[in-house]
Amino acid sequence: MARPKSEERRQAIIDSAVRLIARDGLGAATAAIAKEAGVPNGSVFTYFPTKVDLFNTLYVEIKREVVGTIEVGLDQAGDEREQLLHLWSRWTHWGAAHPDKRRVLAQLGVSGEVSPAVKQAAFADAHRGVDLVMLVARHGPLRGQGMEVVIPVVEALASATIDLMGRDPGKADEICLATFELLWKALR
Amino acid sequence: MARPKSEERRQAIIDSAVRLIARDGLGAATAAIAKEAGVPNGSVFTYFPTKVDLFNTLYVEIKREVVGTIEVGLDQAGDEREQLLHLWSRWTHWGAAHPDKRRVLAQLGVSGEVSPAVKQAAFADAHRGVDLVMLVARHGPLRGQGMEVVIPVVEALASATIDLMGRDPGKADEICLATFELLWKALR
Amino acid sequence: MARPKSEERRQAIIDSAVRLIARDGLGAATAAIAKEAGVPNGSVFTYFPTKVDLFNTLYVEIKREVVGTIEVGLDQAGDEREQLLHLWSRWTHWGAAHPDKRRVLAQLGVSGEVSPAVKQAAFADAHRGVDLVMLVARHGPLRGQGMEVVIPVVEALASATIDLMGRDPGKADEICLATFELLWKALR
Amino acid sequence: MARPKSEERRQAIIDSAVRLIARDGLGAATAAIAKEAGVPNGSVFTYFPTKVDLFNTLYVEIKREVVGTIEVGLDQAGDEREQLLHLWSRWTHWGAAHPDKRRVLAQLGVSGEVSPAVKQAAFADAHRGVDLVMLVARHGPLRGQGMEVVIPVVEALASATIDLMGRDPGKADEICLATFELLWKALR
DNA sequence: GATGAATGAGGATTCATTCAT
DNA sequence: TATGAATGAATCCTCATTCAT
Repeated sequence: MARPKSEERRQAIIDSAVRLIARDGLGAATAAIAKEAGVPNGSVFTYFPTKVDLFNTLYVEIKREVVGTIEVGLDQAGDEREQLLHLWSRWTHWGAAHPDKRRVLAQLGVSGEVSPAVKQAAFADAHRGVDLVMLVARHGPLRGQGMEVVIPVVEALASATIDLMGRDPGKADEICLATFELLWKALR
Repeated sequence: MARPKSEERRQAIIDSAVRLIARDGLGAATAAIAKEAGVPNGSVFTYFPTKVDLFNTLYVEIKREVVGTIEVGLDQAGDEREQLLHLWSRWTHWGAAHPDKRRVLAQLGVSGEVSPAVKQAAFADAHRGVDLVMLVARHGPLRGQGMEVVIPVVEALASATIDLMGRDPGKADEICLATFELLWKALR
Repeated sequence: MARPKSEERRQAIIDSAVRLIARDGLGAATAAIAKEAGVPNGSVFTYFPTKVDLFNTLYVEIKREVVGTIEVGLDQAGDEREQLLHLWSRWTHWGAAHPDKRRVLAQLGVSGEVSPAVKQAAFADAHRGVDLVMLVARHGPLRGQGMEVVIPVVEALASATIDLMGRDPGKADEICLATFELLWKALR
Repeated sequence: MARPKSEERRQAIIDSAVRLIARDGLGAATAAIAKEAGVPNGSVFTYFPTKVDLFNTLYVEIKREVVGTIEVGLDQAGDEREQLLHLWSRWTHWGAAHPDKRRVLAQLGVSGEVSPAVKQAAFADAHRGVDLVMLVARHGPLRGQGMEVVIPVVEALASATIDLMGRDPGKADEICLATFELLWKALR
């Protein structure tokens, strides 16, 4: 292979896209993304055939990052409650710490530009977290529902929590704990 | 001051906007909206100075509709639990019955095009529902939090619930009841 | 109707397109066409939804012009031979006098961008000329063939003749007459 | 001077170009041509310095093929009439059998991308056919005209004939013979 | 007010050609 | 020579908004 595609460039484009989409929405111009990334506008399309492909990639990569973050240390976390708290805390704090990525995920989530298949796939990696949640919920109001019902509910709660934490950073921890309590009661 | 603006036309534009934005996102062209509404493209701007103004109006009107729907019959509903169930049921069923409006609200919610003031105002009308929720939550995990914390949490749950109901209409009632149970446990 | 579309503008665009396409081929940029026509680039698309629509219009309008030119005075032209000579002379001299339009027609003819339906329609107007040619050819080598065979043959000859006349304008009349003789012998 | 250019690759590029240009016009992308040929996109430019060079080569090679085809067996074909029929038949049947190459030739012919010198050169090889045609035409309507007049007329007829044969393959032979008769009468 | 053409700055994407490997 | 990524100008078309009628 002649010049291999540069992982660095690819990442620069992704990072730039996150920043600009967070700021300007999905209408952010590919040329602007390229410029911010320090690459010529044409290069966006050597790494992503289409703007929509870029969107899909963004979705996958950010989701993967969330999932990775959540699962770190999950199994050393004690009993169910401890584990769920661990998950919740890491999840919401990650979100509060990465508002751009959060915004991008939110935009992509409602946009209809991310294919269902891709959304599905993003789940697949999250076994550990999903299993834990399903376990906690096994006797609660959602007992008998599959993960395709339980998970979106938890995600919605996490999203709302992250927004609230971002809106008032001074209360971030308090809100994280309060909503955890709520989650715990809700699921069981 | 020849003809006064026609309320009918205004509504036609709003309805058309809801349909097209649900389908194409906020990028839906004003000219397309006009066409679908059966009015000349210029007319959009005699009713809404700006596309963003149209967005804001959409947000307000749809929110108002939700609030109105929820509150109908709310006070004949018995005790707290009955009342909350009433609210929840009307809310989620409204959503499931109006997927376009739901989608539009979702898009507008994440878009940053709707001014915070407008979002705020939409709340103002919802006294009865808000009060009820705050009452239910007064001893629960969210005790001590203001409505600017509690309400978004409940809204997130409602959104997720509506999506789930839409995704599997055969289970709509079941999901509505299950999530109500969850909500009840969560708040108290 | 508010401002009606301006026939003048439309024609300016068409004229400009003829000039630029003759010079640069079908790849001539719509923006360049607009500029040369003295209209803003967007206006090209208020008159022609698509570049291909512009192409089709060009084809039709130029063909119509040829047909119109040919038929003027055709019926005062004496016997069959005189009439055919009249047709031939007007046709080829028109072509020699309008090299741009000729070139455009040639480009469009081979391009595949002009829909067969449009090509067909262009024929429909040419009754008188077509009838004459078919009459002349009724006993010759092409007897028994329909006009969809005879006409293309005559057109090809006309095209070649026009090119030759353009290539050596001093001999234009001589070539016109010589190829007429050829045509006459060929058809009968 | 490591590897010599591969004749095979060169030919693959040419073949691919013929196919794609026939389908997409001269705008066919060099990268697409390369892909279809199974060579890396850069290779197109090691074999043809420029897209225009590729065009010129295409023109020459296809013309050469036509000429070669026509002349095979030409001198064992009997008298003038027999020889002309031989030429005509081989020519038109070749065209009908190679529609892609025909289309490419047509596109290149009107495009202005093939230099006159190259077009001229393509003639040079065709002595035998040219001589025959000039001989047949020596007493006819085109007597006194040079080959730069006579040949384009005959080519135009051939082109039209080939198109007609392609349009209705069932009548191909009939049309070939009818137009031959026409040609014979036309030239003499 | 009503109508719909006018405007021109973008926008996503393509492409011939170059050049690092 | 072979490879395929890099480049950035150019392309067709869209669109919010304005404004002549």
